[in-house]
Amino acid sequence: MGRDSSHPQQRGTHGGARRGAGRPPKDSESAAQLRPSRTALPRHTPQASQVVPGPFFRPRRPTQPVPGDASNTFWAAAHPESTALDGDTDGLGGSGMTTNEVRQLQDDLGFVSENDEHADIARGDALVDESLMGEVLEEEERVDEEEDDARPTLLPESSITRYLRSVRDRVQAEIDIHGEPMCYRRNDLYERAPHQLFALKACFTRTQQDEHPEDILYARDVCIWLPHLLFGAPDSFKCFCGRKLSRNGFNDKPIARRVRSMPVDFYLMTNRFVCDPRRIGDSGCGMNSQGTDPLILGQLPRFVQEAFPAYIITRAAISKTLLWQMRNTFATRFGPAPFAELISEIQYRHHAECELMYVAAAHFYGIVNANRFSEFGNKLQYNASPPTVSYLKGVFTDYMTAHRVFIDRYVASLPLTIAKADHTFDFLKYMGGFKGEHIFTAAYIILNEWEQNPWPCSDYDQITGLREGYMDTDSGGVEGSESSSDTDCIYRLSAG
DNA sequence: ACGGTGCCGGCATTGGTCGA
DNA sequence: TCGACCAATGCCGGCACCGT
Repeated sequence: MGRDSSHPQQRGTHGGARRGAGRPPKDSESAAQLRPSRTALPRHTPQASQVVPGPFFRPRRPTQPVPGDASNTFWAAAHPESTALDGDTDGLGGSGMTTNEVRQLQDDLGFVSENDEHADIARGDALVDESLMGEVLEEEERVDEEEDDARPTLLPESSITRYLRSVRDRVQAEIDIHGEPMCYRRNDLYERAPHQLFALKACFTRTQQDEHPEDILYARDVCIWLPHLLFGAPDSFKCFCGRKLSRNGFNDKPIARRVRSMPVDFYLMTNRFVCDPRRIGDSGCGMNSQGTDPLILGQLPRFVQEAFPAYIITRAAISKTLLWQMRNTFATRFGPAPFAELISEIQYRHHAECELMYVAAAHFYGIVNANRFSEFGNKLQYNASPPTVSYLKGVFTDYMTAHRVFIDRYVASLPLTIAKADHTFDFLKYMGGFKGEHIFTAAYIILNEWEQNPWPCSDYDQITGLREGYMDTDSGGVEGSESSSDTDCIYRLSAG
């Protein structure tokens, strides 16, 4: 992967290259134990023989009934005891659920929708209170350290910063004149960067003096997310404290937030809100928030929320489409590492094509002494930065944590007639690990006859439990077969 | 050889505050 | 009401070393 060659890091002065950085040598471990270390703490404390279920798809409340034909679902198959609950077993509408169960389910769903203030936020669906991104980099307090290092010289302003400022100024001017950005009038959320083709023409045929003529080549799409100007926005957004929020201008540093995407990243520009404590008569609590905050997004209509183009995690943002691809690929052998490679390859490929077009255009327009096209990682110009493996793992883990309750419910409601316990060899080898925790701890996956959602099991005991669960039902018996292939065993729940 | 882990500087991002 | 400044926070990524 290419490094930013425009700002070469001096060897021995940065990060792990510094003296004392990195994992301590083995023979110095005894000395390292003198100070508290994360490695000294147990990551988790399961007994060695204890079965640790997969963290993501485990039902939160094993006693909670699920919708659908309760005798014919994954959840019922895995929890046969639940089918023998006391009370009215006639079921409602043939669902197999008792009246009490239906009432409890309705109460639970109602509680979620009424009490979870963020339950309706489309792109997050739930907040991750404690991001794993933060946990993984959480550092213990360290002793005072000398601060003799000279401050590095400040970088000159980058192309994208100048471009974003021009976009912000233009948007502000458009709002002053028209009441909304012109991109909204064009039925678009984005201030689109010029296509490379037209950017090259503008770059090589310019007639007026421009201090930074190449900036246009390195522009990126900017999503203009101004909640108060979107459809269905309330007259005033409400703060957590219940008082109204005042608009508090645009961000300046940075002007817009970078969102990882393919083949190039884009930027998300929004404005800020404040619960103004200086407001006369109705002074607020002073809380600041971005226009992309769940607090703000949650007060927009659902269809507007759905239009939000990114998933924002603490100090990280990734485009919706990229995360969808992660969900699709991470569920199989295609883990975070190859996915990071994929993104990197595509971004490099895109950069190479841009460079090729640049050189060819310079030749076409007869520019002999054209500047070199920016290198891939040049922070002042092209400024590409493919997400790393750990970044993708962190984002994905946070996303799954936020959505676990919804995935649990979906999986629990799936019908099941044939259960296939799928054990893929080398499975764990391809699963992403994160600080020693595998994203999927499952070695086995249970699928229904339509290969629908995997139901991870941490060991063979759960497969056996499923089999016994079938045995216990009055559905007519179980046919079992086992093989040494990838699909270890298939159980058919006969129709009776 | 490959992947996991820990260290730590740079800087992206946040949010408090104040002035126009 | 809005824009802008600025300090604080802590995430991101490169590197060295260890384990398998």
